Amino acid sequence: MNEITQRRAGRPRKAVLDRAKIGRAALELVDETGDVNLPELARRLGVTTSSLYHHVDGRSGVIELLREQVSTEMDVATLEQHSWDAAIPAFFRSYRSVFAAHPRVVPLLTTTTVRSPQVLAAYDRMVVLLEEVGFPVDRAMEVLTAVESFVVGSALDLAAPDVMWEIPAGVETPRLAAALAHQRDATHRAEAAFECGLRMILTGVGAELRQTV
Amino acid sequence: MNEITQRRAGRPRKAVLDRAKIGRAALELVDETGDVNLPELARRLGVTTSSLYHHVDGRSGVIELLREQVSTEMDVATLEQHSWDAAIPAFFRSYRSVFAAHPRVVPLLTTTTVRSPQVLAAYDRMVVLLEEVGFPVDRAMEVLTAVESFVVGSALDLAAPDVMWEIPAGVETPRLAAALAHQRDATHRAEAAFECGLRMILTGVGAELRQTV
DNA sequence: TCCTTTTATTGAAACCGTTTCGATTTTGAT
DNA sequence: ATCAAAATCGAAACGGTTTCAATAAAAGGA
Repeated sequence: MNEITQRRAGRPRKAVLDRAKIGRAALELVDETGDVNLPELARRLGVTTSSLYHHVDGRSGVIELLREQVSTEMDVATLEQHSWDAAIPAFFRSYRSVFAAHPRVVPLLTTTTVRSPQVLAAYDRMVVLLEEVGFPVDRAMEVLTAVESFVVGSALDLAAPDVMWEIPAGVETPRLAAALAHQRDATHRAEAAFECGLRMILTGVGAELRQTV
Repeated sequence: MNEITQRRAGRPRKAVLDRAKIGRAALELVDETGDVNLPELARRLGVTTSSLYHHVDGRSGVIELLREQVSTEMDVATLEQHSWDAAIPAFFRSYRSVFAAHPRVVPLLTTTTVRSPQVLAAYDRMVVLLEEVGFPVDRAMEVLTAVESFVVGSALDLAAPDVMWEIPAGVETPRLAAALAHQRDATHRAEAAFECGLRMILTGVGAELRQTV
């Protein structure tokens, strides 16, 4: 499948790389190994490390590509609905499910700034929804940030190792141990907690709303 | 203040390093630079890089030390209170305020497992509180994980750059832009969103409880 | 006291990932 | 035909991580 051809120096007749190819390969690499490593990424693409620099700005550029890559997988159409209490949870479920499909990219994206037009448009739409329903601008942003924090935290929970809490020998935490034992597999556990939290927060948003108006 | 003395090879008359000193210096370093870098950490401690390996297991060991360091700053006494709806928010406020004091360590801790006996004991206590008030074991864990996700997300929000969302030229997001403009400084913004979210989640926990019992 | 083992440090070197840069080859425009 | 731009390779510099031998002092027994 892979060409055995050692490419010689110089421009090839047909371009080997483009940002889309690099993005796809990078996502695969992170899904498999949990990290982005330029030599390995280059190897998989059949090029040398330095070739990547012609298309992306080094390692951090690849991470930006990853964000673009996963952003496009989010279903922003969910926000077309007119009732906030259907639209907002629907969008965040989609948001989270994208990260559930690629849990290991989450830690790589937590520190960089959101620039994706798609995602920004989604947040703009949510501000509109919250304002329509009665929140003043600043309160809308508060609510939105709070929900976002929860969703980001839940996404990280997906990336965490199977045992997020590991009880070392000699430490007595009987009830926590019992609760942990009651859990099903990691995927179910994370999903159940997410649904539970989303439900609770939406209840809370409703309550805030009643006190605001 | 710093000795100019180049120490020669061999055991010094009095030990120069111990885990506590390394931990303090590491926390300072991360607070200032946002990263842990063994050569720089060693320089600040007046030793060579390789000396650190006698006390901690390399870079990842230093990160574990950081977790211990911040864990001890949390006020677990808050959980002594008997009503869950006072104890739990009090503990998580303390949890978050520790990270507010050291926002740049947050991204370093998001992927590693919790082993601190102190923190584990705190979670154990919270499971007890939730069970006492009527949640079955598995539901208690769900609720706890949901709240934790929110708090972790909020902590990350503290570490995020001032502009978590950056609107590039040519992207039309009028309401989001207006909402962002309404915000005060980053610290206040993050804090207000945290308090709002905590309030909403607690309202939600109450509602869950009524439906569970 | 003397000897041995353990402890805490230095110094050197290997390894690996990131990044830059010059050389090379092809394309496309004038 | 010529020349600038584009896309690749290859080499090398740089910096952080980790290991390991060498060294010096401490600790503990005989």
